[in-house]
Amino acid sequence: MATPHPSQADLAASEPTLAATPAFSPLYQQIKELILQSLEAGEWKPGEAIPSENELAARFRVSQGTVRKAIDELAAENLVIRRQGKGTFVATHSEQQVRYRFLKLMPDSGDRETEGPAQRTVLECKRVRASAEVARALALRSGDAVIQVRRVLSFGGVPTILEDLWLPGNAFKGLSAEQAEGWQGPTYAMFENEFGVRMVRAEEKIRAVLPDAQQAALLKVSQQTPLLSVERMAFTYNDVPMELRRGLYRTDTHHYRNELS
Amino acid sequence: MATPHPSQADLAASEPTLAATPAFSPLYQQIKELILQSLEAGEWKPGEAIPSENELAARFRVSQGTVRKAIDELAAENLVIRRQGKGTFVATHSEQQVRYRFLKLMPDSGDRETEGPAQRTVLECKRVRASAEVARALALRSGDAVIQVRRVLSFGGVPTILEDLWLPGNAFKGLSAEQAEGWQGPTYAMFENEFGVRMVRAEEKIRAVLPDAQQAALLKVSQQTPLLSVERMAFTYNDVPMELRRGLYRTDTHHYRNELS
DNA sequence: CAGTGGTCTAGACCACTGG
DNA sequence: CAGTGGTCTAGACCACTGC
Repeated sequence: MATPHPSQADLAASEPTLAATPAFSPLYQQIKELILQSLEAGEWKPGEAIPSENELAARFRVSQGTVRKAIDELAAENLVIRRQGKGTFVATHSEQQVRYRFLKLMPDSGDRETEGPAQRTVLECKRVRASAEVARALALRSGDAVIQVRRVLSFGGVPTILEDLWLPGNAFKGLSAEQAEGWQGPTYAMFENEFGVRMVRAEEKIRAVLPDAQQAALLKVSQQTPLLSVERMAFTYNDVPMELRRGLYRTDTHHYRNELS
Repeated sequence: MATPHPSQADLAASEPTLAATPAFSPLYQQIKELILQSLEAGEWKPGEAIPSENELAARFRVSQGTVRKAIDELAAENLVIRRQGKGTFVATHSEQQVRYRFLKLMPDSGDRETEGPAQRTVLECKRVRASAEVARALALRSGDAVIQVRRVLSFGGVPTILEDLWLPGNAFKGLSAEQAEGWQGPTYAMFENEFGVRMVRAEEKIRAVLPDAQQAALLKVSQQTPLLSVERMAFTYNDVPMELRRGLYRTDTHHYRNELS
């Protein structure tokens, strides 16, 4: 670049601009947005390396430091992972370190290592029409196709979590009970590998409830046993909702762990 | 500084070093640590501005960019707040924007603005001897003095939260029921102003439980109403535990909200 | 207007990884 | 050893605040 301080107009001009750019946006934010678009478009798959900082700097005609700041933010949002000496990689739910990133239920005894992996039992996996409620949550229309999965997760043979998942039928066409049950590792890793859907962020609403007769039976507890009701909305890139999940957690041997800062 | 690339030895040497510095620590981390020490020592009070980046750079004999990176991390941890054009300020629980940062219970209807502030009723505020359990949590010895507070928080006249607080008697000498009840704004803001104790981080363990007779009466619910049990450990600087809190939350009109990323 | 934090660059060197 | 991310500097300019 000839000018010592490349105006952001350079980049802004190369992007479609709507209504005379009302808000100031620093260069590195624009770079971040461009990288984000490549991420969404699947230019690099989960687990793969993205181009080096120098390559991206050359591609976008900015300094390496600016690319660096853009990637810093993506790393802070868990969209990519930096590895010194190796490169920057698209984050994935498959990795050992971040497995069960979204599962906050922990054994009282301590860590998950000693507990071992959960046993999954899929009770149902069917294609249904979205209720008004589910449709609203998933940004669909009432009656649109939705995949509903009901399953139980057990730890050491003890049924601990009962959950229902609702997934947009469009994106998850062909999801089968065998697939849902047989997959090794996190369900979200299966979503990445089998359907190209990467969950990036989620929100949970938690309540204390009593189970109905069926729920109690499935979790092998009495109907007087209070349970955590965890309603989760999970989003892909751009805050597009891709999963509604309603879980019932037993908290007699486990607890929901949260860090506040 | 004469050398173009001031070795970190310069700074490290000025600090007491134990056992031949085994781990590499970048300069900005050392600067961060120094600022942190000033924060702990109360060199700047909550709400006050800390010295400008240029001043700190001059003080520590490093470039402004290095100070910047140190402050960036402190800001990411909510220990300071940056305000463009004004300065960098020691974070406080008094600020409107971050009030109730640690309270994740939200009204189902939406935001807290429409709901208005909580009404506090302090039922008890007494000096007791720490049980083994409380002592362990607060890093005290069994039998050490502890302040115990029991209170009810109501929203719109509806009792919603019943909680017990345990505080080290040493740091909270003289805490009275009037003080606990009468203070305007977050309790943690009162801790800052009256006792110079600033809570920086917390961990919560959440379960679903049924209340005993007394708890049910205080929250005006039946004993068959499931409640959220929220056990919180709050820490000051350096991960020193300063509060154990056990709360029971009604979740018929509220829910515990959590963001996962 | 001066002073603050925020952005951007260019270049040097360090720490880590793998061939 | 070359290539990656990580640190550090020095200097320029921008955006925002308040006097």
